Amino acid sequence: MARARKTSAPPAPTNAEPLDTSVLEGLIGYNARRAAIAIGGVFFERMAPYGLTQADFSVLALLAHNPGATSRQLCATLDILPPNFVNLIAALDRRGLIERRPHPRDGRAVGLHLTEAGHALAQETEKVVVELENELAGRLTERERTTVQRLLQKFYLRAER
Amino acid sequence: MARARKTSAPPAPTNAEPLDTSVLEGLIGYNARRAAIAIGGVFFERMAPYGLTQADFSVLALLAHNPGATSRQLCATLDILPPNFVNLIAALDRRGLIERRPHPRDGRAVGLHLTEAGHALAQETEKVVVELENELAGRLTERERTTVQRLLQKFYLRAER
DNA sequence: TATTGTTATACTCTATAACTATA
DNA sequence: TATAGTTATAGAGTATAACAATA
Repeated sequence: MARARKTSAPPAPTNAEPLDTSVLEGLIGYNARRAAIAIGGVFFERMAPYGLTQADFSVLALLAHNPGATSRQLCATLDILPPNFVNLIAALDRRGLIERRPHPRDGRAVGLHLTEAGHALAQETEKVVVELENELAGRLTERERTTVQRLLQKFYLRAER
Repeated sequence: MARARKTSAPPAPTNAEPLDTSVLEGLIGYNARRAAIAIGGVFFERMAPYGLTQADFSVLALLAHNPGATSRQLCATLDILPPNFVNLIAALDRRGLIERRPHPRDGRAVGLHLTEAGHALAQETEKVVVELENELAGRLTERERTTVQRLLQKFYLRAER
């Protein structure tokens, strides 16, 4: 761990000199945020050809495995506020990637389904993302990879706590 | 790991039913993002009495250990664009937490320093954040805690790769 | 010519209040 | 009365272009 000089005061950094970041790098919140932003940047680049944000991709991926899910379910799962979900869904609909069908047991709700094109895009982008993840995780052993996933989930999955 | 039903198709979820999130939870990017958001929410609550965002806190913490650092250095370290840094610094200045002094060796630059009040606030909020981190990390062993930090840093620290 | 700090500005993301139609 | 979906809107965060002062 030992994150460099924290004992002997650094000699007043000049403009291009790096700063002592040992305090921040000891914080899980800081590390998670920086990692998420960095990974998000790569995600954005790779998804540019498909025009999908992280949220878009998450919705398609969820619908691929949860056909007929409602906006309410997707919002709850992804922690998105319903008003902010409307445009996202509308855009996917306009692109012909999803279809809204009346919910079989609730007249208020709308069941969301992937179209043929939506299925194809979900499948292709999922492959791209998995490949991206494999590259990113290249610096980690298989064991480290599953470990970091499990540990991160403890912070946002309410589970049985 | 095994993240529940992925084989047998779920029976068309009803409105309150949880969705199958196994695909997303296998992605480090997704997990890092969700964890960062969750931790950020708790951070926001605890820092509300001090009126500090994560960025504000990061700047104060860095200045506490890097007196005289310039905006350019802080921007590079925290990955903030200079135009977005101006208001942040100006607000800290208005609150009397930092001081801008002419840079000893570069007339273009400004050396940033914590004031007495800034030092006090940095010290107090650092204690609060460390306590918060200890609570969050309570579900992790000490070894897991250092592991997750080290692994996350691999994604955003360019290091020797 | 390049860099530091800055202004102006636009675009995205996120958050709240309030409405409608169904339950 | 409560919930699903929606509208309008405000605020925060993030992005680019362009400028003055200094290197």
